[in-house]
Amino acid sequence: MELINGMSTSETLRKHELKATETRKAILELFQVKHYALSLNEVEKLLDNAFDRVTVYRTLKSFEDKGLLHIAEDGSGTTKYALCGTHCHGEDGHHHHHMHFHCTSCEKTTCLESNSIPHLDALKGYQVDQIVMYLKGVCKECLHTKQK
Amino acid sequence: MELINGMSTSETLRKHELKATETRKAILELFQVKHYALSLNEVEKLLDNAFDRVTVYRTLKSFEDKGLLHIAEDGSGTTKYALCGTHCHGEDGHHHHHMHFHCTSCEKTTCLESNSIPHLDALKGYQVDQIVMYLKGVCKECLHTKQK
DNA sequence: CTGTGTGCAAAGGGTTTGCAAGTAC
DNA sequence: GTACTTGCAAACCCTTTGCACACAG
Repeated sequence: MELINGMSTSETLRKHELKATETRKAILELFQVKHYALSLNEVEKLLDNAFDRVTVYRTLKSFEDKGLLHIAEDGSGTTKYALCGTHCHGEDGHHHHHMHFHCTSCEKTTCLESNSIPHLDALKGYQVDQIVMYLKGVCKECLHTKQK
Repeated sequence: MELINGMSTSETLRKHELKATETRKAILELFQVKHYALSLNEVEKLLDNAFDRVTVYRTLKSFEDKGLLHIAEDGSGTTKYALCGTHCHGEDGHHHHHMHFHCTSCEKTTCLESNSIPHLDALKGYQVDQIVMYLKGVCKECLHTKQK
């Protein structure tokens, strides 16, 4: 696979305390090109099975540990990861209090940039450490293609 | 196992188009006693392995099909079920647009009665069919026991 | 009696770990 | 050179299906 932005991915990796190996550069680049969440299986296939499944698995784990990726739950049963963006950094540090949208038509899961998960009265008395929210439905693109 | 409320569970089952077998009565009663979400494994153990794992599995599935239970996701990786309550019926019929709270201390997952999942501007243009939301943190009970 | 529920066996899928060889720095 | 990364093998856990027998209505 051609590395369009090799230098940049290497730098990004080192910034996150990760050695710049071929596997990691390829996987990071894949996430930078695709703008939706990917599962272990999808990453494997999109890279033409060039890397061992376990290696990809551990790469995703370490990317998550270092704050490069976050888990995007969508109810599909398999763990999906998405690139951390600007919406992953708030006043209270690195977090993932944003929503994910799973399109039941194209089956892609994307981050919703809005960080407007509200404070709710029902939670008085609870200590809330993490918020996970996702929605299922049909995304804008699929709605448009259907209508035409 | 003693059936405290035998008649009632049988009636409940029949109302939901389910034959009143011993397995089903025991499982339904278990959910009525426990007020938090239970996984397949937990149900099995709480019933002293009196029933086959697959039977419990299929019972939970059929309970879900008939609107007696709903899935309460909490990020634990295993599917948990919770009794459907009044908050599962809205203007638009039977749904589960409420939140679940997973306590990282006692590890119990409970339904939050509030059905106040808000409408969000970020979703203009999307067709939203289902909303899943859960929170992780420490529940009221665990916070109190810790402080004392 | 008849359709449904149950138990046993086994497969399927995703996830996770151990260990030896290879690699970044 | 050293600590980290990779690949292979295999285990692990949860979920799901097939089939024959048992049971509720």
